[in-house]
Amino acid sequence: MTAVASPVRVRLAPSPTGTLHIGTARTAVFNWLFARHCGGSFLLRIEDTDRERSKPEYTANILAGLRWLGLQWDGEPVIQSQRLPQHRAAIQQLLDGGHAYRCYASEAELTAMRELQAASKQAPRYDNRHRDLSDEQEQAFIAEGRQAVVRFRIDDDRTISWNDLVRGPMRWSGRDLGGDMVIARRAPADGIGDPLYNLVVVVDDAAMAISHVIRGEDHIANTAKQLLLYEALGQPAPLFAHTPLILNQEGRKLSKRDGVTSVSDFQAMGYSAAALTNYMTLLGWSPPEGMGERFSLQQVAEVFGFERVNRAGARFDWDKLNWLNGQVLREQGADSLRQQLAPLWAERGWGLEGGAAEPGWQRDLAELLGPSLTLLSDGVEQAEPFFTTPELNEAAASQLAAEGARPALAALLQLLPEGELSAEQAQALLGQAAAASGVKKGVVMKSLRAALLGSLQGPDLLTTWLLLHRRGDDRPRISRCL
RNA sequence: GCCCCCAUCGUCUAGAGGCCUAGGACACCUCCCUUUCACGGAGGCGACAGGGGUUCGAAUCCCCUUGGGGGUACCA
Repeated sequence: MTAVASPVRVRLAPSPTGTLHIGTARTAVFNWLFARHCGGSFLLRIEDTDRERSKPEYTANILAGLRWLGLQWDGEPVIQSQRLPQHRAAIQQLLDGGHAYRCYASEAELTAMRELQAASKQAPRYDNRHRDLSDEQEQAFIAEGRQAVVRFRIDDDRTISWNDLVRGPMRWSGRDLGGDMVIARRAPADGIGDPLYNLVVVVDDAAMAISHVIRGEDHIANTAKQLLLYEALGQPAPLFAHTPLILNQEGRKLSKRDGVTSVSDFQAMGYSAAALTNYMTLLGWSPPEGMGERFSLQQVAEVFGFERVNRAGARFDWDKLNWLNGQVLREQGADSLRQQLAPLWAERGWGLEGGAAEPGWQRDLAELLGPSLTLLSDGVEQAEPFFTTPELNEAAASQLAAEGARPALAALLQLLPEGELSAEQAQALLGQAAAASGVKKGVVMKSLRAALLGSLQGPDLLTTWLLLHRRGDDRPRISRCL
């Protein structure tokens, strides 16, 4: 064996029968990381051969999702349905070479066959009944008007083996592959029907000169079938890496029915691409010692390899994703946060005029809110009482009803200057108001918080007050409570 | 049913025979910071599925059991 230094070319091959699923996205992440690590190419192929279920809007969703995640692909996406002639030619080649044949078995016959197998506790499989039809038999079927699928021969005594980049040596017996496999759908006996998945994948991966196929472990059995196809087609096979699956809370393969599983859903919920890709990477891959768990895709690309890809499936955990998202939000700084939040605020009609429209004021609000955010959308919810005067909640109302609370606020109002207010002044005012009304400073603070935000909980009081004061909105909020 | 894969704290994981009285992260609990909440800081709780081997020595290697997952289409 001569080692040929072939370029690394990997691909993501989503089928546009749904939105970009988190599992597909994670596969994309691994492919992207490996390509970047090796200085290779990351290609995209849209597998739209299932004409019934494929929809252009799904293709658009998938492309948009990948871009949003920062997983830019190289070149133009290959559209599988446009390669029909090549797929047909490959099938013809297999037919001509005796690797494939036409099977005339009807749906009803096959169903009967499987029921029989099930009844005797046999593994369901095609029994290769039409593998060696004589010309006469075949003519008879055609004369009957039967249609035929094309099947690829899979000999029972074949052993297929490969060295999986994640799992190590893999071995599969031909007899466990379910009999001769259909590679083209039913069609009139003289034609070739729509080519099927395993065939088109092999033809296209070969045509695209894919060097490494990186995909979920749910494809392991397909790999055995595809390896046989490479051989019959006379094409060199790529290397394979089967990654563990993302599991739901119950430990099953994550599916659409598990609620939020589309990248576009996460995006809509306010998760950042940085947090999502970080989390997906952590699900099944572990960083080398000392790297920490918060990193960018670029950083991972430096060190990525299959040695650190895990073999067991990983359960999806919202807590960790949330934590990561909070980290991302916090690291970016107040200016950047304000830029992201401002449009969301504007959607609600907030911050469009007056003091609240000042970028500086908004920046300081973003800075104040930053530490308490998990999702970007929290920055909308928590900003609301700053833009609009909130109702008092129960706790706030009872605080204001407490002994000395209103007199303290009245005293504070008396002392409140019209113009600028510094942190030191504000602090001093709190003390003076307390002294003037004969209550503890804590009472003034709690009451002020209640009046200002309508709640006893919230961000730093002094900063909150100063922010509202700059817009002249502290006085009215206090007054309304007296 | 059959085939394949997997198995360390609740979750994600480190660990490639002695460095392990098993390390980290999230979650949870306590304390500190803060006259609130959050952030941040310091601690704490918490796991090698079970049984046999191999070895001076096993979380690490082998076998069995158990458990879990994936696949088994004229979907991809």
